[in-house]
Amino acid sequence: MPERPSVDGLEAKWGAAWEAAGIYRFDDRAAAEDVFAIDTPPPTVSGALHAGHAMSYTHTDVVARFQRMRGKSVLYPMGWDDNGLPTERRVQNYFGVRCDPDLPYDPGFEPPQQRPEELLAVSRPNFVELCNRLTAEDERAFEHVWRTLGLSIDWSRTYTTIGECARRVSQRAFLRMLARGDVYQHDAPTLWDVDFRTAVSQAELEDRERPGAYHRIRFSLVPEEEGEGDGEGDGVEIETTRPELLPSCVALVAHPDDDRYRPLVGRSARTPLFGVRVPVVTHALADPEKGSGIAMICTFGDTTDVVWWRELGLPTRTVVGRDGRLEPVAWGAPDWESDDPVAALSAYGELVGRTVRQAQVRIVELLGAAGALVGEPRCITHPVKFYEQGERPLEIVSSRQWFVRTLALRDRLLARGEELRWHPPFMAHRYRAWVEGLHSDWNVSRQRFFGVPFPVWYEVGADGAVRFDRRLVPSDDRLPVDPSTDAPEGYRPEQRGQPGGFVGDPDVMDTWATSSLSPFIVSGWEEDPELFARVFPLDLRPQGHDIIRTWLFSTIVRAELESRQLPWSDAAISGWVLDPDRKKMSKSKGNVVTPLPLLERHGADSVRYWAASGRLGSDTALDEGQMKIGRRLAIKILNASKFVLGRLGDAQTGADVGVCSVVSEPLDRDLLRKLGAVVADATAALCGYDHTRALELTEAFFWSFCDDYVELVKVRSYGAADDPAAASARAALAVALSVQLRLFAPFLPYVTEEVWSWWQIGSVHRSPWPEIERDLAPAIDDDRADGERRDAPGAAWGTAPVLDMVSGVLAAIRREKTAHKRSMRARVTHLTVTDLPERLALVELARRDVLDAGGVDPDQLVLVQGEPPSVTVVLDEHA
RNA sequence: GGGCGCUUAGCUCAGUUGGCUAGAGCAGCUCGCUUACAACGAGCAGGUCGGGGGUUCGAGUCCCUCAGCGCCCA
Repeated sequence: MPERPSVDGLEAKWGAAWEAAGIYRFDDRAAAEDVFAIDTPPPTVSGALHAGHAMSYTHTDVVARFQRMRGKSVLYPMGWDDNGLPTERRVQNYFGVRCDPDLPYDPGFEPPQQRPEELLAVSRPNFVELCNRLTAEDERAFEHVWRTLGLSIDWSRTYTTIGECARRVSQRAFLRMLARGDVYQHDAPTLWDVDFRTAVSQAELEDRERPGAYHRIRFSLVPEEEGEGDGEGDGVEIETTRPELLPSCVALVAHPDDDRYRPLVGRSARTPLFGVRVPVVTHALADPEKGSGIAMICTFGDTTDVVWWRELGLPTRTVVGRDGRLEPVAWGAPDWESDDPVAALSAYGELVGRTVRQAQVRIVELLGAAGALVGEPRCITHPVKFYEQGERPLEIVSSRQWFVRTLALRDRLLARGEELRWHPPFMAHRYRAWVEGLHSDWNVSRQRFFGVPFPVWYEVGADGAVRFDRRLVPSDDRLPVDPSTDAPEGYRPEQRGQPGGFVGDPDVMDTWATSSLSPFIVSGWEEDPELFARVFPLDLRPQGHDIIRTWLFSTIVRAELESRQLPWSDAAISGWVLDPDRKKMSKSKGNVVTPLPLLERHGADSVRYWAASGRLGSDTALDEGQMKIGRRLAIKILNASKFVLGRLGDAQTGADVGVCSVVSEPLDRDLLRKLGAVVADATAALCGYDHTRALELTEAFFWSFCDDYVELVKVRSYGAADDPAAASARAALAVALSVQLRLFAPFLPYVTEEVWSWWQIGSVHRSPWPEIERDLAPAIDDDRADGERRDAPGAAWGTAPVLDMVSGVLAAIRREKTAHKRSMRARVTHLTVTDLPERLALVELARRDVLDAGGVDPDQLVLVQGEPPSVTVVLDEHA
């Protein structure tokens, strides 16, 4: 025990010791009922850790430590999410390279020392190598933060979402889905990010308010019979926010009940500039209140266009390319018939090659010049769909994509949501609303490079055309495969792209298609059946509420498809960490706080103390003041422990101190009874994922333990070894310390381990969680308890009549000393307690402690029956 | 537009199924070096529980309504 204990340096000391002793290792031989398995969120390593991660991972760690102390074998692995677009972007920026999948692999490639002006094109394997190189560095930095924070992770079970195991599991699960028909390939309109040039799924969308303008455009009407006058003013006006899509217009649509346009239904209108004849049709989704009440349907301006296109069987006229620019169009050719192909070509020539934004500006000028623009554009603000990581509005393009059948699962997914235990419960609404609002199957194809490839090849016909209906898939034992470099069974590599040969599917999976399998990855699915049987389904999924619709949802989908059960029983949903001014942290605001400086400034236990003050589901402001309080608590634990242990002889140190059974004094027995209630309540709180309450209960008890109980028994505890009253105090102190250290251990792993090491064998984090029956009842109820029972009547767990009464008297004495600006050491010459007889009896039971702690002169405590209750304190003359 | 959450002391938050005079910590103020701890301790002060209405013997708690903040979905 150090002379002057300190909380500094404990992280390095105990971090190394824990690793060496392997105390957080998962015991994979434990029986299923003894396993507690956590589906830890894999952080995106190409992003930065921020204080919010520190908070939510601490919440999980508290659960892990609690369950471990309760005797569970805890599976608490870490995963790194390196798969996907964020890593590609970081590699692009960091090395100044971009991926060109058509280039051959260069085995000797090294990225330029200096970031080049223009991004250097590299092959896909080279690009993937750089991704792996950078993520490996990032992962080391992340691990350092987690270790410093004291997360009790079994680092031997770390996985990455692009690692071999994750690729194998992802591909195997995909092939299972394919075999069952849970996944299908479809050439369909798809939301498309023009910068990343990839499809995105519904879950990755977000609406952003953007300025726009309604442009009123006049269409002429095609005469009902040839030769009939094409009179001036015989037209129809539509309003659109996307006039640049006019060349892709395929119809005009009005609501079937809208009398204004009923006469036009069935007739044709002609697009200005392009002279394309389009039918006037009706559909219930046309909103009579919006614009002029009649809209143009394009290929495709928004998701409503897609619905109209599908339900009304309209043709497609694609103008926007995958780069977000207008593509060349063969005016006059089939599907592009025009009443005036020359004019159409001329007008379109002004637009082709331009981005949609540029094209919009130009077409508005052209429409104006042609007299087809009615009035001035009317500015509005409206929600526009973006990829959540994207910068330009999404376009809709048709392309070949893999879809997982989720819509058909809706009812089963809703039932699983009801079955899952949510913490806090109201988070279930988020999930339900999302599932109920699903309107498309899950698109899992991404036209990217650093991801898990689809394990599929296609036959190439004798004519050289790819036969997408003739799929080739690998056998399970070949997984993982990369169809861009590996050849399918029965083919030679040279046959790639040749007539009669094969081609690989060029796409990779959505990152959620892999991370949704995390419960399968960590549990040895199809690879270690014994482990899987013990671990799956897991116990806990901790995560943020922002990814309920992505990670949580997709994981439930996969588990439903693979196992027809929930992947875990409980979900703990953490809130945001806000900056000190209660603003959401974001890179753009520049108010992101990273954990490492906090850990260095305040220490891990202090940061964890703050983190534990945040409840599940509620947003918590970053509060360094709270960390200072945590630090003070940790120091107090050191000092109080030093005092207690200083009172104990060698005989009372050691692992068996918890069953000490000489607690005979009523005051001491009261303390343990009160502590018993704390043990019961804190345990219940932790079982219910209310870590904040558990910590508050423990902390409140601890401070009153220090301020009142320790002060009351201090003098008595110095008594001789053969004084039963002294022995009782020392035993109670020892028991109370042992129990409190263990109650604090999940929250403050470092300081509790430090103190534990002063007097106990082994790690506090492997010691049993406190229980009344084992830790406290023997000290109070054991038959060997010395002498007759002098407890107050009705003493029971949670009650402490003597302690409470005497603490009140002590407070009165202190109040008097403070009021007279006297030191706490000032002597009391007369102390009179007036109260009911039964309460005076409580004081009598601890008379000696009151005199000692209050500094009352010998025999100067007078107990007087009467009302109202009062305490009269007379201090000695000023010294 | 629909939904969810929040609103209690200057600040951050507790407040279980309605039940004694609404609590804690921090900050503030006034004191005290006391042999575990001055990186400490003692004490004091501070709130018409967002507004309004209702149910009830009794409402911070239940119901209705309004307002503000935040988030999710459309």
